[in-house]
Amino acid sequence: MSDTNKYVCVSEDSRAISETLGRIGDKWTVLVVGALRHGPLRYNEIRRIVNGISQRMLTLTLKGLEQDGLVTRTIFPTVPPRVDYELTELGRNLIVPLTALYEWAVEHRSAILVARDEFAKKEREAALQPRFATPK
Amino acid sequence: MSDTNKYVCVSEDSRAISETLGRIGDKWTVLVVGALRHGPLRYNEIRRIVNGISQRMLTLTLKGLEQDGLVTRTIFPTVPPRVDYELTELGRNLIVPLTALYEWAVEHRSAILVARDEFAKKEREAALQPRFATPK
DNA sequence: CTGTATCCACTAAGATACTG
DNA sequence: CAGTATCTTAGTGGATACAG
Repeated sequence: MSDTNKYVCVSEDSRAISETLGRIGDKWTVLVVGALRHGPLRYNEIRRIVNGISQRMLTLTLKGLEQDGLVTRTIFPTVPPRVDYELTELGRNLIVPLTALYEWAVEHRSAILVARDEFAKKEREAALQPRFATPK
Repeated sequence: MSDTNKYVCVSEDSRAISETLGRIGDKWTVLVVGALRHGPLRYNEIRRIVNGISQRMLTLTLKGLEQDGLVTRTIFPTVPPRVDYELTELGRNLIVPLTALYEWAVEHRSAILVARDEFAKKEREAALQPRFATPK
């Protein structure tokens, strides 16, 4: 509403952020949106692309995305039934920041793995240098 | 490593993405990183900024971030003790895509809320147009 | 083919109390 | 101040079976 606080306070906007991230932050949503970035797909096509997703999670994820206006759901009354999912304008828009995150992930993954390794090493060393005794 | 598949397949990279998003995708991590973006903070300072986080979650989140090399933890052996948390190069780097997401969230929040509203409305209508009967 | 419904294991997360 | 430990509860997510 008021534009007086743009970079002021985290807690102010944290509700907005939490809310949005709660939706798009989980891995399935991101992966499904990623799968749809090139065009509409059918239910089982998404399922094949997003490896490891269960029917339940796919259905829930898609429903959530539809609810939030990120994808459209088109039913073709044929037999067997066919349902297409496609990103809306809003959904396509989301791909931009998501791609940024995606690229960050790919680019820095090795750095993270290295950091984890070193952290584990340090922890082990710390465990070997107790001040006096570290009973149980 | 091989560059033959860049935009080919989601399932290929989905492990990398899931892994990374699993770390940075949850709301607390995002909010904590956001809190630290302007400089180092102490434990309880973060706690105040990130409204509603429990001690447990803050500790876990910080430990995770430290583990992955996104923040540093500096202990000042004073009394009372003082511990500063600060973003590393990697962590500061993460702010870029995170800010993009942040801005997307702020910018499109209202659109999402509208979409949710309309979706709910449609559902209600659909419930009023049963084919024959919708017992129970 | 495109879902829904149910059950169940697992985990995440908050509240609370205590420690260095 | 900066955590740790423990308990309990709510939600997540997978497997399976079934329905339109």
